[in-house]
Order: sequence, then structure tokens, then C-alpha cells
Amino acid sequence: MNKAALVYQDLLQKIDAEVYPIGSYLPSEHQLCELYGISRETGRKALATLAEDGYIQKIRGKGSIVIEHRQYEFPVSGIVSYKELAEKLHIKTQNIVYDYQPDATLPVADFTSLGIELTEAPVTAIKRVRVIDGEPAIIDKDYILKSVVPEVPKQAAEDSLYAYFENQLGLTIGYATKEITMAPATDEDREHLAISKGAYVAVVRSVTSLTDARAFQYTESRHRADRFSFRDFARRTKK
Amino acid sequence: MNKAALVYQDLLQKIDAEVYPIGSYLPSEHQLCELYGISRETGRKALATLAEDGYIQKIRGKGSIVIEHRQYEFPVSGIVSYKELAEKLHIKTQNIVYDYQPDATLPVADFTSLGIELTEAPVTAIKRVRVIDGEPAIIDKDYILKSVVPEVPKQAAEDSLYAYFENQLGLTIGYATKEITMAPATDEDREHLAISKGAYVAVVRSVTSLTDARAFQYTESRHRADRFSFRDFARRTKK
DNA sequence: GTTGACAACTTGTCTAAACAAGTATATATT
DNA sequence: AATATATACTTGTTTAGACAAGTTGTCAAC
Repeated sequence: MNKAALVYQDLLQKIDAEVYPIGSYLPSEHQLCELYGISRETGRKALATLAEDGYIQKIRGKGSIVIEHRQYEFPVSGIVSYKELAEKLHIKTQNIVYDYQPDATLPVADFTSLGIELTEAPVTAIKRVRVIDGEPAIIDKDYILKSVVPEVPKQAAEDSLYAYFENQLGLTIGYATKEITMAPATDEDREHLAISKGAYVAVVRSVTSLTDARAFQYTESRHRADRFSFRDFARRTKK
Repeated sequence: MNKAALVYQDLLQKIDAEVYPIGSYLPSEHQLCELYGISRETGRKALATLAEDGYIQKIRGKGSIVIEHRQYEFPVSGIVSYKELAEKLHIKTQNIVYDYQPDATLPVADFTSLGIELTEAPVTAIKRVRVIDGEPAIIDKDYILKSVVPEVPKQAAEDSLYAYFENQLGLTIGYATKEITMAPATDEDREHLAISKGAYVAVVRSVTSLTDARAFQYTESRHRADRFSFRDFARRTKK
């Protein structure tokens, strides 16, 4: 890990431990240089990341003040795998694969020189129910491009897809785009989420890409309304 | 504006104009130095911001590739004022203030040395209906701390609160935390949003702070389910 | 007491340089 | 033909320094 990331971690840990409580100021950039034996720019990078993640607010002429930061809330926030979150929050969760299609196809947008073209691409299609504290809360429908991941063992889906991609295959996830909407529950939703007729679900559609910019996974998550929560931190930027 | 921001804008404009289409590479960092007469670190800052905002993906050893970027979708994304979004998307919108309380109070969390204390703080309370293309779509309930903004004219609420804070008062908005949940529609929702019994609404609660880290505004937005959409771009970070 | 200038802090911006590390291509070797 | 190697690109990390600009307290002048 690089120096800036190490300083970031150390400062974050001290913020969590209230060595630097909410409302207090972190050491100045010059002090960070001496404390950690780093250059100012390196310290500034650590501070910039803390600001980006919503832990501090930098104030010119004054310093970096620790601001209130709400922890991750289940189940959608940033791009963290379901299992990582569950472990972080010490929640009992279960993963039931109720549909597994190793040889399906999916229409995929292809960016050719002249506009967008739709082509049928081979995918592995997986449907899962996420059970939280004994109650079914989320349906996940995953479609994984075979051109990037030739096969996805059923066992990987029952455990953690992210762990399989990153630890087993050595792929590195880069970024994802997400869209959240609301929709009336379908028959499939009602069956697996145990909800009544006329109820609504939160639908989260996302496309995940690797660090080399290859999009390889499309996911549709359907959440029970009473269990759904999404938290976000945004900065006002004038550009 | 600083050099990095100027380069950011110029590159972004060229991405939009497809001088650098999706899938192509931007000029290398060394080339940016010559093109814009800047140092490498300055160019890297522009690129880092483009990556943060989801326009490019940097690949070590290769370059910065332009990736697909979905435009803002109405109505919640980042921290942009309602009016700014409406103008950007050329949407006909109307702003009806149906409740205006210049002298209300709100329980506010106070972070003392020993835990959190709730105190009643004087606020201006405003309730508005956002009408999009002739249809009521959102209810906004705003509570603005009088200790920061002594008074909010009704006219400002009918126009744009952000414009009033930033242009009239010279305040600079820094950041906001948001939480999205779903809830059954209340009588108030049904009355102003013209929806039927048993329907659901998307609830967006947010706290907005200034750049000096003073939280000064609490907002609860209630969206008609069929009009609600939220888009997000997230990077996978290993820390 | 109030004001104003100053000094000493803070963060913001920008530069030039060096080295590490990943990618791609041409070239020589087998 | 296949393989290894050199090398010329790319981005990633880190440093040391300079100057700009916002904040705060001190102190002299009024």
C-alpha cells in the first residue's frame, strides 16, 4: 500500500476511535509531514480522500475538521459486495440460488463506430434470494458475460460472486453505474420475498466494469420496500 | 478558475463533442503538458476528476479511456439544486409553496462532549410541491436553521432556495448526506401528489452543510414512485 | 475602545524532477 | 515459428519548493 493510503487508514482509525472526535481539527498538513515523515503533497492526498469519503471538511486558512459520518447502511451503498457488508455489520445472512442458467444470452449494447448496436451475448444467468435475519429481503438477478468470465460455478454464486471474481480469477473490479427506481412487485417478487399483492419493490439496476473498462456484469436487485435504504454523501462542486 | 479545472472543462467538452468518443484514449499525460502548457501533476488532477465523475477510466501503462457516462437523471443525483437540474434537462417545472412557517422549531442533534443532545432550534419551515410537465411529482419539506439564515423570504422558496443562499446571501454549500427509503403514502402525500390509497412514495432525507461544516438545512423529499429515479456512479476502492 | 497593519499560522495551486511499474512493439535468439 | 529481450511508451508515487490566499491573534496608532 502507498504512503498516502497508510496515512488515510491511520487517520480514519483515529477518527473512529475519537482520537479526533467530530468537530475537532486534524493536525495541520505541515504537522502531518513531521508526524508521518512524508511530504506535504502525500499528506494532502490522504486528506483529500478523507474529504471525498465524507469524513472531514477542509477549510482554507483553518484546517481539516472532522464531520459527522453515517456508517454504511444496508444494503446498497457504494460498490461493496453483499458479503463484505454483511460481515461488516455482523448480520446473519443467507444466499439461496433458485435459478442457475450456465448457458443463457442477453442483449448487450455494442458501441460501434456508428451508434449503438444490440447483440445477443452469451452469459451466465443467476437468480438469488438474500435472506437477512431469517427474512427474505432481496432478489438478485445477475448476468455475467462469458467473454470475460467463461464459467461461474454454482458454488461461487452461493458464496460470493465478488470473492470469486477477485480472489479466484484475479479480476479487479473498477467501477459501477447504478440506477434506483420503484416498481410494483411482480409475481416472482411476491413468491420469493413473501410480500402481499399491490406492494412495491425498490429496483436497483447496475452495470459493473473492470479496471480495464470492460463491462462484464449486469445486475438487477429487487428489494422489499420496508427493508430498503440507500445512503449517499455528495459534495457541491462548481465546475 | 484554476488550471486543472480549465483542462477538466476542455476535455469534458471534447468528450461530449466526441472529439474523444467512447472507447478512445485521451492524450497521454505528457501530451497534455504540451497541449495546455501545464505540469504533469496539474494534468493528472484534471484526469483524476474526470475519473471520479465517471467519464474516463485510467489504465496504468496504457492511458485514459473514455467510458460510457449516463447523464443526470431527474430528480435526485449528487448535490444539484432542483432548478439547476430542471434547466439542464429543459423540463417545464413549477414550484408551489403550500405551507410557509417563518417561525417554527425543529429538534436538532447537538454534539456535545458527552454524546448527543436534542435541542429545539428555531427554523424556517417550508413545504412545496414540484410540478413537472403539469403533474405534481414531488413534495419538498425544508427546515432552515435561523442561526445561519435568519430569514427566508417566501419569494425565495417559490424561486430557488439554493440561488437565494448562494447568490443573495453569499453562503457556499459544501456537502450533503442523503438517505433514500420507501414508505406508504400519507394523507398529505395523496392530497398533493394526486395518488391513490395504498401507493408508495420514495422518501429522500438530506442534511446540507456549508463549506465551514455548519449543517443548516434539513430536507425531506417525497417522490411519486412512478416518477422516481436515482443514478449513481461508484468506484471500487481498496483501502 | 476601535481601527488598522502586521505576523504567523492555515490550506490552495503549481512546478520540475526522479523513480517505480505496467503495456506494447520491434528485434534478436533459439 | 516461438521465445526471450530490450526499449520506448504509458500511468503511479513521492519529494521539495515556491507563491497565493484565507484566518487569527498581537500590537501600535488613533
